[in-house]
Amino acid sequence: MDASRNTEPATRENHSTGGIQSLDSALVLLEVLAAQTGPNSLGNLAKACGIPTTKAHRYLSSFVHAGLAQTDGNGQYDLGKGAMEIGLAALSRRDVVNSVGNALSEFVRETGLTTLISVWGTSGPCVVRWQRAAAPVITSLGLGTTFPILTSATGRVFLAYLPKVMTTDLLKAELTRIRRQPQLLENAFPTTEQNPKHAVAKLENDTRRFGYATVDGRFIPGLVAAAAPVLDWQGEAELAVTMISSDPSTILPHAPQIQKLLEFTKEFSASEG
Amino acid sequence: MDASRNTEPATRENHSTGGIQSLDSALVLLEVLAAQTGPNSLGNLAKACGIPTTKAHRYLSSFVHAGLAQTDGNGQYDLGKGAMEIGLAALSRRDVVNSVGNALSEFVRETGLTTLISVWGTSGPCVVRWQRAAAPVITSLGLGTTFPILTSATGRVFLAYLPKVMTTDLLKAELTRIRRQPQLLENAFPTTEQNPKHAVAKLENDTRRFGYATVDGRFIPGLVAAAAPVLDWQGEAELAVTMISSDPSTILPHAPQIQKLLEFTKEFSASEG
DNA sequence: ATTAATGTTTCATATTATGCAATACATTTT
DNA sequence: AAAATGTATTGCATAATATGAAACATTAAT
Repeated sequence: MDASRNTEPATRENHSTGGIQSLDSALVLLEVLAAQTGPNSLGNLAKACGIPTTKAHRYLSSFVHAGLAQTDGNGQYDLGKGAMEIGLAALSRRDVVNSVGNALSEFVRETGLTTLISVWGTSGPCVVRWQRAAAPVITSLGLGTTFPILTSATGRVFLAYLPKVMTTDLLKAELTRIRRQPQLLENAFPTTEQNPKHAVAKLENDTRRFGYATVDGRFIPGLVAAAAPVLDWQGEAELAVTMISSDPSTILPHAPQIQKLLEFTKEFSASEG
Repeated sequence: MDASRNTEPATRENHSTGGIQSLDSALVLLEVLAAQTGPNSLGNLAKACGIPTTKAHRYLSSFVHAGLAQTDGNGQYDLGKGAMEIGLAALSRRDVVNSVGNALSEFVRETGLTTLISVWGTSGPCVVRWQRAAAPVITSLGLGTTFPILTSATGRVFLAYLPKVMTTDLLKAELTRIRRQPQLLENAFPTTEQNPKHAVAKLENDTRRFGYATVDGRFIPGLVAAAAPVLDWQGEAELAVTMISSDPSTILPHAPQIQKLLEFTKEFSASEG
């Protein structure tokens, strides 16, 4: 074969990666095809890759056969339906809610605790996925439930890991609502602050410092919860993972469940807290 | 080489298409990779294609090199960023998605509701475009999010306007998942059906009869949605347009937003429902 | 009609994909 | 801790098959 024209360097490189040369070459064509703004002719595509038309033709035949490309029958090639499907599969797997959601059952099996995933909605944290454990604690919690921002572990996570602008309105509303019950602001790291604003600030700091938030049985008597954020690359909370239990010992700082929760959320985070 | 085991028939077929055998083989692997629900091991992928692991490994190396696949370094392979880009490229060639997408901002301005466009992917409805309104309801809903088929308005549209074969698998999976919460099957046109299968059938009928699907805030507090299909000439859903709101009154049958939604989707449909 | 231009197929050649076997690596079991 | 198991990865000889040039087919233009 005459490799003098263009395949020489590519061949070298690819060989070092342990891949397959013809496949590498074909994938370049696929990329070129994707880079096009619309259907294009065989010749143009071949030229764009620097490969002979005969080669391009055979590659395209295979792509068409696999549904990745399609031809209108008159020598105009374009991406096919299969390309879209593969792309959609890739898209949906990059989605954090889905990835975390898929891993959720495994996590619940490990910890033995009912766990839920929330994202930030207009009226606070909104449950989008949840998975009950073998021994469920509560039943009246469904998809779409919204939590308070100050008195739920989930809410506190968003409070600490979301830009202020997104939370201030709700925060204000909630502060007036619980003015009479300042003890609700306490958590596993109790505060003696009397000034609500300071207490909230301390709450946020604690959450960020430890990387998670908790509530003991004061909000919902007999129920405890711990929540940690999954962060995007900006360090903002994309979602919160919350474990619920009736056993206060499961949310103590060195409880194995807490460790698991932190490992779990870190695994899906794009950045460190 | 020993081609006696499995490549024989494939070889014949491919040869007749004028393609390239190794490429055909590799593309099967790519499809298998896309069909997975998440990252998977080399061995499993190879088994699923019926090719030796050594072959799969070299193919995957090339895919990784091209960015179509990625590995976490410990033998877990998954689709990569490049796959997403190719998919988005394929998507942008589809006229409907583009036309609807371009008209989206105008629509959002008129209705005042956050709106998104989804198409049917292998793992359910997949968000491909979206436009938030002045007061967004949910923030961490991004490109690539997939919706459940029974408990989301978007999913219900595809359920009603897509051939059964495309939805049965996912439907079955989801039915078992929500068996314990039959009330999730209700919608704006409440059902008294106890048998899940009948309830689903009624759901489909209602959707087709009214031309759109909803989820109200009864069991998903704080979040309502309405979705309508854009149909191709066969009457199948090419995509779904979904409005999201926190105000239940916006998805009532004669709410102006619903009317606008139906007009909007009809405008881009090739056929009547 | 004749020509030009492009896509498709044929064919001999040797490049390069292949399967086997050996190796490296991690994880689990004793 | 050490062995054992289950992985992924890499060398290597062999021949299967990808390859480019050229012939052929098919359309578009003159």
